Amino acid sequence: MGVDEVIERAGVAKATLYRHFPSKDALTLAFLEQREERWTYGWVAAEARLRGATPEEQLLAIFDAFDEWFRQDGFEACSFINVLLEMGNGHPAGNASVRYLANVRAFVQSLADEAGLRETEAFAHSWHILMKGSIVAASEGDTEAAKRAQKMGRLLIEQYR
Amino acid sequence: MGVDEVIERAGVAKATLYRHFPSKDALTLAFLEQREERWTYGWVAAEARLRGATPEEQLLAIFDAFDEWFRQDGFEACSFINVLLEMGNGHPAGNASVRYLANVRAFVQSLADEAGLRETEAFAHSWHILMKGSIVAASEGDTEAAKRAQKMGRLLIEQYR
DNA sequence: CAGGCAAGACAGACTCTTCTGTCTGTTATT
DNA sequence: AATAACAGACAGAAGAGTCTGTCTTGCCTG
Repeated sequence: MGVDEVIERAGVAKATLYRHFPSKDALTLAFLEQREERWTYGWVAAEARLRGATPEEQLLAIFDAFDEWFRQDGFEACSFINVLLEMGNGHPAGNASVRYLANVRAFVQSLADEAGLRETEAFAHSWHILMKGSIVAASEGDTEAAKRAQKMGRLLIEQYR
Repeated sequence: MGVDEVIERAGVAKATLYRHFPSKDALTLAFLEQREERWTYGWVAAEARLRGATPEEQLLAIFDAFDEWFRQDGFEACSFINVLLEMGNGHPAGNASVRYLANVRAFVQSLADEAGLRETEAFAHSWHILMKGSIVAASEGDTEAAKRAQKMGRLLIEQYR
């Protein structure tokens, strides 16, 4: 996705883009920031809270939302993971991705806290592994990935109760 | 990693590289093939069989090997996942990565078969989610990722016994 | 064993494309 | 009248792939 493709899809002149963003890297950073707003908070967190009555159910509901996501035909994996693996942990955008992923995990931990689980930080790390693993599996074409992760999630909750 | 960097690190002339590989894409494919030989079979499978006495222990030993891997300072994530997420599922190299990942899963399933577990295909898909999730977590810098995945692995084995 | 020849490796210049970022000159809006 | 948008040309860098001309290596034959 080059700058030319960006401006064409945005229906905007090149100079206009560069008036608003000093460089392509800055645009990438801004994209990731918006992604956190829309994906992490506007979608994952919102869907979880909407679909589950209790904190535990809300945790499990993350994978109900993922299940619908994975079955969309234009499915594209998580931008944070993509950017992290492509740019690496040293690049500014890679670092930003790590921070945004940490915020996803923080949301998981807050649900775990509300659920009264033990060692919620370790729990959230493990839960996040299920989320990231299922996203990669979905990228491979495994449409059942969310259901598998949800099952493991149930086992994990039992363990930390 | 451009072609110029490749030939410089290989200590080889550009024409020599292009004598052996018709294009950079072909080189990528050959790299992935070698990676399967060295990583999947020469390392993961070999370490698992070496470190565990029973098939179940061998499954769990995958994460002991991962643990050492994640703690290496020059740690680089799984090439198959990287290429899959970077190139996408449509690109030839992306497709190849999906096949190589399927072979990793096939190895897991063969251990599950030997262990006498139920529904070994579903088990292997779930186990593979743990592997991939822990690799992404390690890319973020979570050095405990392998241990977390191993714990979940134990729960999963109980469930499929 | 020795001389020569073919195959392939070498460095690096070159072309062509693509990409980022800048600049120009015009048009619309407020 | 000023601000910002527009289309698009342009510069400079980087990347893939080709080509030239030299040098090494190993093998075959006399």
